[in-house]
Amino acid sequence: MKDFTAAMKALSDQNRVKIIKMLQHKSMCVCEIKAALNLPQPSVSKHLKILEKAGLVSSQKDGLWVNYHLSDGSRTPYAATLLGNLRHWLDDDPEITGLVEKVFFLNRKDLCK
Amino acid sequence: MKDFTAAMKALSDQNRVKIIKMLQHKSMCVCEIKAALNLPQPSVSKHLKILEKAGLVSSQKDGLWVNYHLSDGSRTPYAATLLGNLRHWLDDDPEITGLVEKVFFLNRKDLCK
DNA sequence: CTTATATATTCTTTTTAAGGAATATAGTGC
DNA sequence: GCACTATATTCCTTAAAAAGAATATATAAG
Repeated sequence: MKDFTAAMKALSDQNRVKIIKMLQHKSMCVCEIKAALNLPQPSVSKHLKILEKAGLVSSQKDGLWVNYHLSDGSRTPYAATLLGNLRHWLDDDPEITGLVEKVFFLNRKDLCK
Repeated sequence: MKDFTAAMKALSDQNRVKIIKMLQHKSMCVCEIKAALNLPQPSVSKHLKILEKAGLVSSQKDGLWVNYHLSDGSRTPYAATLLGNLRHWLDDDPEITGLVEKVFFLNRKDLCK
């Protein structure tokens, strides 16, 4: 029950949903997500932690930065199913389409000087 | 996007999830739900309103009382899919199994004097 | 019309979550 | 070792959600 409600709560925040939708297109480090969403860095880290605890994203260190990507869903069946549904859900949402376009033009080398 | 996060938020509360799981077995009036969950009546009404706004439940007046039942999911695709998933999800959760057993012994005539 | 009952709503208080500033940690390169 | 950068964490403030008490609405029965 706790696993289930944690997954639901994680996805009840618009910024966290946006992170999931961006990660469907490429894995991103914190500063890329920060730039895409225009949020302060600590905010992004906290959102990512909530998503990670819910089994929705995973991370991998790469030197100085940390790459976040969608989880494979092996932690909970709820995360797995929701990630599956979200693969098509919200694709037509104007907020999402605009964001995804933006993501492709982000270049880590320009952002993290 | 708002429809989606509203559905997620509605299901991020344990009591509301329990309501959904009970309604899978029979439609219930407010005082039955109140008895099953041991919650004050205004609390139950407020939870039901949140579920209703999220498109997860619907209500039907029957004289003095109001019967709540699972929605047909026509309001949003998110509600429809989540209700589908919840048909099997959490069936093994001890909190849920205990509750569902209890529900079958509830008798509206005894509760709403 | 009065009384009683089921439900909804309002208002206030308490709890919980989000936002922001500051600081801490951990790598990298010199 | 020191300086620099990316990320995480802590602490404090603010906003939002939940809990609770009281009241309002609506319907039924006498």
